[in-house]
This record gives sequence, structure tokens and C-alpha cells, in this order.
Amino acid sequence: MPEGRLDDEQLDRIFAALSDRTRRRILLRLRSGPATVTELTALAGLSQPAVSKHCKVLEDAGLVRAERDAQRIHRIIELAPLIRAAVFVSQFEVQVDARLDRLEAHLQSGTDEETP
Amino acid sequence: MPEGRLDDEQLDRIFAALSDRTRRRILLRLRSGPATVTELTALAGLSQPAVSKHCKVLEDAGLVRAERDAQRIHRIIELAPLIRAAVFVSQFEVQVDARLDRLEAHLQSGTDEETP
DNA sequence: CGCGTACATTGCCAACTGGTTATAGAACTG
DNA sequence: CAGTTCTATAACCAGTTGGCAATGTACGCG
Repeated sequence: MPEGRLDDEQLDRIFAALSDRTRRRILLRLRSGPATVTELTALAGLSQPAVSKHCKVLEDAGLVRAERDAQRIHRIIELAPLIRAAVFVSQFEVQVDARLDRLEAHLQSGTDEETP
Repeated sequence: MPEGRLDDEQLDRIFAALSDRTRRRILLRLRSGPATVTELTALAGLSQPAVSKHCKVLEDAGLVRAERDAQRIHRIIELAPLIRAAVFVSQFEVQVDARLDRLEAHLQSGTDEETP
């Protein structure tokens, strides 16, 4: 069993895909339903091949899938990788909670010492 | 006011920083407290300059800060960018919820039609 | 001061990215 | 079949990335 290597490769691609604003805009657009490359091209203000490339990156990360309808090819958002990303980030939530707890403790102790 | 451009640049750097497994490992290590580059080098199995570079990327993304203690420089995890990342991803939670709602509806309608 | 330790910086390299234009293919339309 | 539309692919280019070895710098200690 190849252990966590695949996990890492997936997260590599997911976060790399999310690290570009054009691709993030595409994903946000796809929240409200499927879209064609032509539509996304208008939205992105880039050349059509550039947008096709971005879609390929998103597909390779599993964030998007393609569905053919005659000449049109619709891109559809895929949520699983986003959940994987959220799960990774949530590994740090304990820290967030701890920080909030400490804040709360400060407030309840009456002393208003700010973290300098 | 430059609007959402800064937001985008920050998210660019945050997600780019998260897109490397070595940097993710470093962050996970830093959950349990500050660490020096020497410690992180042992953990990463890379050269010391490589780890220094990774730390710089993490710092530029705001995910880590440096605190000097004599010769040692401790890296400390910074949660704000992780929260920003989580906020971005959570923009898609509506979809997740909607999917769960649909699943629930399927289950309650008695018909066990799976999404084909 | 001189030495060792901890870390950053530099220079170099191959590989990858993000963009372009030009071209090719697939599917409807007349 | 010829033309149009939608999309993918190819070829190319500049800039970035991630790794290394070598060197430089800052600090503590004898």
C-alpha cells in the first residue's frame, strides 16, 4: 500500500491549482452551474487556449470535470478536492481554538493584556 | 482603494506555499511548537539552504514568522493565512450542503435512486 | 581574537508555469 | 459538401521553482 504519497500528490495538485486567481475565479463561477470554455474565456479576459490550459490544470487536480453536449463541453465543479483541502487546513483548527481559548481567558481574567 | 487585488495576491502566495509537501510537513511540525531551521532540515531530509528557502516562501505567505533567540532563529506558525484559505474554501460549502440536502431528500423520499 | 555553530545568500541548473499565436479537430448548419 | 463554431493541441518564450554546493554573516564561547 503506497501510504500517504498519493495523498501528497493530490494535495500538491489541489493547492497548486488553487494558487492561481484565474483558476479561483473559474471555480467561483462554476459554483453557479456548468460553463463552457467560451464563457470562461470572456470571464477571464485571456485567450481561449490559456483558459483551456487552466481547465486542464483544474481537471488534473480533480476540481473540475468535463461533460460533452454536442459541440459544447461543459465544465462542472467537483467538490471532493475542495473537501480534501479543507480537511488539511482543519488540521490546524486546534491551534485556532486554543488561541480563541487563550483570548477568552484573557478577557475573563479582567486583565486586558494584548498579545504584543 | 485597490479592492480585491491584494486579497488575490495573498491567496496566490498562501495556496502556492501550501502546494509543496515539504512546506506542508514543516507547517504540520510547527503545530507542536516553534522549530529552528536545523530541526526542520533533519525532518525534511533536504539541504539546509533548501529548507531556508522553504521557510522564506512560508514567511512571504505570512504562514510563518521568525523570532531570534541568540544564534537560534525559531519559526513560529501563523494562523491567519490558514484561516484565509479556509474562508476561501468555505465559499463552496453551500454546494456541499446542497449536495447533502439532495442526498437527504433522496433518502427520505423512500426511493433509493443513486446518482448515476 | 579566533573558532564553531546556525542560518542566510549566491550562483547555478533542470523543470515547470502562464501566457501568446497558429493550427488542427469535432460537431452543427446550410 | 462547405462553412462556422467550439475547443484542444502544438510550438514557442519569459519568468518562476526547487534542488544543490559554495560562500558569507551573525552570534556565543574559549
